[in-house]
Amino acid sequence: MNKNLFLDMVEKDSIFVDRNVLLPSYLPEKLLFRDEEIKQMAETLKPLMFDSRPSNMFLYGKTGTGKTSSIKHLFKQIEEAKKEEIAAIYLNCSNYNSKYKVNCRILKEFDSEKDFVGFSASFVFEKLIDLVEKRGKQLLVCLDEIDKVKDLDDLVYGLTRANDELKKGSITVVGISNNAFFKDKLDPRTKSSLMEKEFVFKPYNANELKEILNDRASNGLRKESFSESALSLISALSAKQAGDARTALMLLLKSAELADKNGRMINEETIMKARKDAEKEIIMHLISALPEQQQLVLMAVALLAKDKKGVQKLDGNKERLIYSGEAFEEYIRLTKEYSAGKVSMRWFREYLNELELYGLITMNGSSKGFKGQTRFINLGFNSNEIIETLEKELN
DNA sequence: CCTCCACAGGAAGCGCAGGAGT
DNA sequence: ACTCCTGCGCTTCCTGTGGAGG
Repeated sequence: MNKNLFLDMVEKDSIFVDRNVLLPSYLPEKLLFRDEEIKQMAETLKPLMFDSRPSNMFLYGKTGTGKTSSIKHLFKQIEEAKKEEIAAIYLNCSNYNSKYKVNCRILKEFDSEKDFVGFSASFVFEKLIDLVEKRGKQLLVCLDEIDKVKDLDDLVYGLTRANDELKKGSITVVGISNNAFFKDKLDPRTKSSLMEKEFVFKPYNANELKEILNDRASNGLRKESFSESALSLISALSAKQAGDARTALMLLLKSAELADKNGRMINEETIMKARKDAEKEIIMHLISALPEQQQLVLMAVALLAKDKKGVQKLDGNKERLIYSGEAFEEYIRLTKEYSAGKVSMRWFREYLNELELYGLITMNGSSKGFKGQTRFINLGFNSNEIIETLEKELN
């Protein structure tokens, strides 16, 4: 008879004490290095405690800088402090990406019996206003990844204007985004009402990352399974990338999983291996989600980066820099090879910007030794991995 | 100094799809 | 069923920029 694999897994002593603690989504009791932000946000939301409407807030910062955790932390405290009069709703807009969906979701919070999806948009909105007023609630809505909402101007306008009509209760919006460009596309009125108070979350430095990792590792792993130097390495690697706590934690988790399978300790070898695995996974995820045209653009950059076709700088420095015009030519060549459609140079540049946003490439303004204004492109990851993945995707 | 190059990125507009209104 | 409207993906056109070269 086969032995039960799951029982085997449980019985085998593991280096994990509580794996959940290591997940980026885990909300620790105490959030490190965000005291100041949380304090200021609490100050902004203070009017809620006195039944009046606080300013709308907007949180901006790169991924893994603690925006979501901070707001969840605050929401938890708000609910503990005054549950009856305040309704604090957190929702991620990648799941609720339109005014209608957001309104329905909020409404469900009030009337969980019914699902209002299917009713007309105006009905849903009026019902929502009605319920807020009838129950005299101070409604606090957090829209995470707010840039995903298609008709954001309408949504924010509706929610903020509702306050003028409400005789009792109020609606306050907290927006979160990691997209620096998204602000520019908003209607000026939306912008001013959404960003009454703005908070910028800075990346963590290596020391802060290390303490965060230490905090989680102490609670989630056996003491003897990790060393201080291992945590230092992980935080240093992550700080060099972006100061992103999410990837740092993912790296720790992956290293721990590897250590759990093979050795017993997290050491440099497991970390480097985990990093490579993680990188591969990220690349695969990012790339397969890309539309074909963007894949071709990325492929062009990757091929140039691999081939030493890159520009040789005048000072003899053999850096494999790629300039955008060159990348465009390569892209055009690829569209023929794969007999795919092609886009204009203008749109090609727009694609490059998006790829940079995803972290797949980085771009620097032109430097000395090259004429005119162009941008030099670098791949964010190993070119071979990218090409390998893309070749599969493009067929 | 002016001009040109090789771009960056804004503005306008176009065709299309899909939803709302009638 | 039909118009109307609107957002989206994209093209075309345009202005701005900074070093290279005359």
